[in-house]
Amino acid sequence: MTSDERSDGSARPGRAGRRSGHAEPYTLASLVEVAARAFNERGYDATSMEDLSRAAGITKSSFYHHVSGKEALLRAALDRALDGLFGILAEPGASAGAPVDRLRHIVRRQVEVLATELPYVTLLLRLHGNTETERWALARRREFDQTIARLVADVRSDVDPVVAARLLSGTVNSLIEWYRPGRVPVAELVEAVDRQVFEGLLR
Amino acid sequence: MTSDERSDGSARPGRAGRRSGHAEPYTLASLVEVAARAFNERGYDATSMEDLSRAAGITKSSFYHHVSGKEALLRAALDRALDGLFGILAEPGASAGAPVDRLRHIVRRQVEVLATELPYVTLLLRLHGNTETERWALARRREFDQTIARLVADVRSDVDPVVAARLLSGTVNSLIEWYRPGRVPVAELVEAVDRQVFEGLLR
DNA sequence: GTCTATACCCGGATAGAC
DNA sequence: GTCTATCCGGGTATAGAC
Repeated sequence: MTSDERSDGSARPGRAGRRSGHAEPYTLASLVEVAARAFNERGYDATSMEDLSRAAGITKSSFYHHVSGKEALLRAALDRALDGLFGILAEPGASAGAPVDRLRHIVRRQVEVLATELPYVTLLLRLHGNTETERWALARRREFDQTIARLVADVRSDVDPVVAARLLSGTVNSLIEWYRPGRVPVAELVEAVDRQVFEGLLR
Repeated sequence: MTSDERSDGSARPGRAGRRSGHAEPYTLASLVEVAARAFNERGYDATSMEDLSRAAGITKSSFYHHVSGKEALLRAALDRALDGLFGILAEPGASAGAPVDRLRHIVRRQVEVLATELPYVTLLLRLHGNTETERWALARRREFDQTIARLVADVRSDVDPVVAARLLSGTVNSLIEWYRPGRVPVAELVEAVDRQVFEGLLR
């Protein structure tokens, strides 16, 4: 309900919408962005294709001209989230040096990716596994988590490393529940998570 | 799909189902339990009344004889979750002593409540705010979180207390993503969270 | 209290004109 | 590339017999 609410049939179609200047057509990425935001607001199942098309500024049928279906949008969004996360593991800092340092690097970068790819990662973290697409994404996510879990086991062995790793991932991932871009700078967020995770609430 | 799958019309109705011995009728609480579990598995919107009634071992119509509707089930489940959480704040340990100790008490008890009321709290933490019921529950949840946030501000003032409180709640709440009763004893869970939260990953 | 049958609506997706 | 109109399945919920 941001801009063009059509109270009656007067609002003209076609060139309408939020596009800036250049006659930019609807790209897949732009529609995925719209969809991801809507999915996060109301939940995937509670979001109808009608909702999405209206958010994009066109009718449901026109929307289908650009996108094959609802699940395709979800898949594209999840792809983007997973690419961001696995990209971290491919960085030098994730495989070089002592386990603590590698873990620290990953955690800090993970916070950054969560912040920059917020809507996509949020979607990933709220999956239920109802469709094949969702189960595939969940499996990849588990892969990522297990990489971190192995590192945690190397860092601290006095507590159950499985539990410790879960709590670590939980802390980082919980960002999606409240972080919104703009209010807190990402750099500050990274520092806060780093300190809380590695030092705790007490000094 | 646990027990009585009716391949055809043969499976008899009535006394069928999972009830143990005594002719226990369907209580609201028992149906809410069934519903909460199903909601968490597939998501609230993706769970149909047909799903719920089948999980309860009766038909959809019979199910409606006991429950006024889907949202009533959600409301009852959320009530139970919120009762558990606010019960903590009413305990002596939550208001007596130094801020650190009160915070520690609340966190430890919160872990216990999350573990024992897992399906209900999980539901609460995954709300989207689509209905009036959901928005009401979310408001109460924010109340709870703010009480904790105030305590955190009294404990550690060098980091942004708002961010620190969010991370603390996030860590505790993230339990719902992986904890399942039986595997890890609750007492052990409490210790793990306590150490991770207050001491961090490094000593 | 349980069932079968059904009303009613809304969601995803398609047809086909412009 | 957009629209109107429509199909169809499945969802919540109800009616009413047993």
